[in-house]
Amino acid sequence: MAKALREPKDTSAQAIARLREAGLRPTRQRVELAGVLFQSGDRHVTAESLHDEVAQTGVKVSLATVYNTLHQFTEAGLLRQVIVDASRSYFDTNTGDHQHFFVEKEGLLIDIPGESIAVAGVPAPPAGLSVDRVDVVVRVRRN
Amino acid sequence: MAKALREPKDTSAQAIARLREAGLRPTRQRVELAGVLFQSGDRHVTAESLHDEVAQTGVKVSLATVYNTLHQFTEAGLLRQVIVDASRSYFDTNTGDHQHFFVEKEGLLIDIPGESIAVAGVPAPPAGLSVDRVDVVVRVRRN
DNA sequence: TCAACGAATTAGAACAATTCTAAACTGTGA
DNA sequence: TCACAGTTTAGAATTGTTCTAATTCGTTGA
Repeated sequence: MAKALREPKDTSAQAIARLREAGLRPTRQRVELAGVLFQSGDRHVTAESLHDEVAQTGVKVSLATVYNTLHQFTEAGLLRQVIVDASRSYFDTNTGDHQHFFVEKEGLLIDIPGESIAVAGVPAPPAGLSVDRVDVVVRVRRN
Repeated sequence: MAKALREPKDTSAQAIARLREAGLRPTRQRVELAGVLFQSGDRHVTAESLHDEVAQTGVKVSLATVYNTLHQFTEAGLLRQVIVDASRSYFDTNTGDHQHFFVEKEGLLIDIPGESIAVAGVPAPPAGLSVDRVDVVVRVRRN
């Protein structure tokens, strides 16, 4: 029961711990962004959407800082960048092995667990190249 | 033997036929772009790269027209847009079933034949959504 | 507790890719 | 050949993102 009702302080403490582990100084802005990003389950955000969301909590964080932070979190392995749209970048709090459905019209990403999906028959890359990772995007639309 | 040496006029004629079939008026610019795009085998271009390439043949086509044309060709099914990079769009003259290697550092795309690769275990999309297509990007890097 | 210093944040400018606008031009059918 | 809808174009505008230089903040050592 106690576990279900987390106090804000709890969330901050978790965020701070997470940042410290990642070697990032826990500034007010980073703690706030980490709180928003990681307190609920897996999330997909864009710089803009995260900026708006944080703004609504009353905390003031500049867009430049949102961009900086998203990149730092990504480098630190806390986020993963997802490329599905030519016009904007998405960031995913789920850094594990998984893929995505993408509803283009709505800019909506939905996770596909890594266990359920498999890519077979990827040829060896041309000489001198080695595989970094395999991304699958299942493009879907509303019917 | 005759087949190996195509005259420019031949290329144009092919391009014009292709445009007519697609329901596009064969203007000087479209014929030129179609010529560059379709006379050699499968190609991957960006708006910028195609614009540069055409410029070097001496024909003057504005960048706006290159963008317009790439989109029209895509709508007409002559090209396919490939989304692999957050900062620019690629267009592929191979519209058949296939996937890609992508060398991020160099912006280089390499086709993977559709027959060789298979994606298994894609779950049914959430209610109300249907699958449009499945894109696989094998991100590789120079070792 | 505080000073000091390097790290982080910020507003706004700058940038790159792409799209828009409205004016000039060009295929095409009659 | 004419007329008109469709096309092209230069340049402005837009959008997402990155950069810059000045300010502010977090941490460490005294």
